[in-house]
Amino acid sequence: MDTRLSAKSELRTVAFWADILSEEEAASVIAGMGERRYHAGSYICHRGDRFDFWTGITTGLVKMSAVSEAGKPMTYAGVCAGGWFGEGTILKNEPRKYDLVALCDTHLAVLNRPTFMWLFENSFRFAQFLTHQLNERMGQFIATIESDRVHDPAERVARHLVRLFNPALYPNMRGYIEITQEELGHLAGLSRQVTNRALATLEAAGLVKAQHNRIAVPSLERLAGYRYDG
DNA sequence: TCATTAAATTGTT
DNA sequence: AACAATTTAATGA
Repeated sequence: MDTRLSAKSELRTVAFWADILSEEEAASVIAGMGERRYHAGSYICHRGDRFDFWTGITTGLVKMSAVSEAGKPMTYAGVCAGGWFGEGTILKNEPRKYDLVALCDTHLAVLNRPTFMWLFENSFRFAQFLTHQLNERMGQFIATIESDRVHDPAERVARHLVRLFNPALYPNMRGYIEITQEELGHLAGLSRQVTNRALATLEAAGLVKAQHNRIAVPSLERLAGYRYDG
């Protein structure tokens, strides 16, 4: 069998963007890629560390967080299985500005910076893809600012869950996400108790199903459309 | 494989 | 913040 033909299909299992590459490019990516495993709750890197990889989540869930001056942890974003992140840091060649923590047992695919930069500079389609990815993320952050001005807790939780499920950035998602209500509360900037009640509200509306350490979302569209009426 | 125990998570006040 | 109830994970027979 021609090994060049297998490069793309091998890469496709961990990188949904494999199709935009040529066989030669896919082979280079595989050569520059590694795998890392983390247990639930362990740090992938701390703020200020160098972590010079573009990173894809094969399985698991990763949160971006920092510690406030008051010593309270604040979670800013979550990335689900299938998502790729860190391109901003890699492009700027900077240390990480946030802690990265694995929320559940997590497998990462990591692409080293030289290979990433080579792709960026030599593959038009990859640069095109990155632009799209950055544009999507920009839209997400603006939506986050908008969400944080919404005061109804159920609507906030709904919006943050939709953010975690966003199909454009995280296409390999199944119909549920493994996250505790406490962590979801961190994401939404709510207490665990309020998050618990918000989930009950959403569940009563048939939009989510709260299970142990897991939240199922049968219809992302309907959840995205949830609005507080009062 | 099953029962017991510990730990984590959730529901409620 | 505290407490009880529930679920999962770990242990060992």
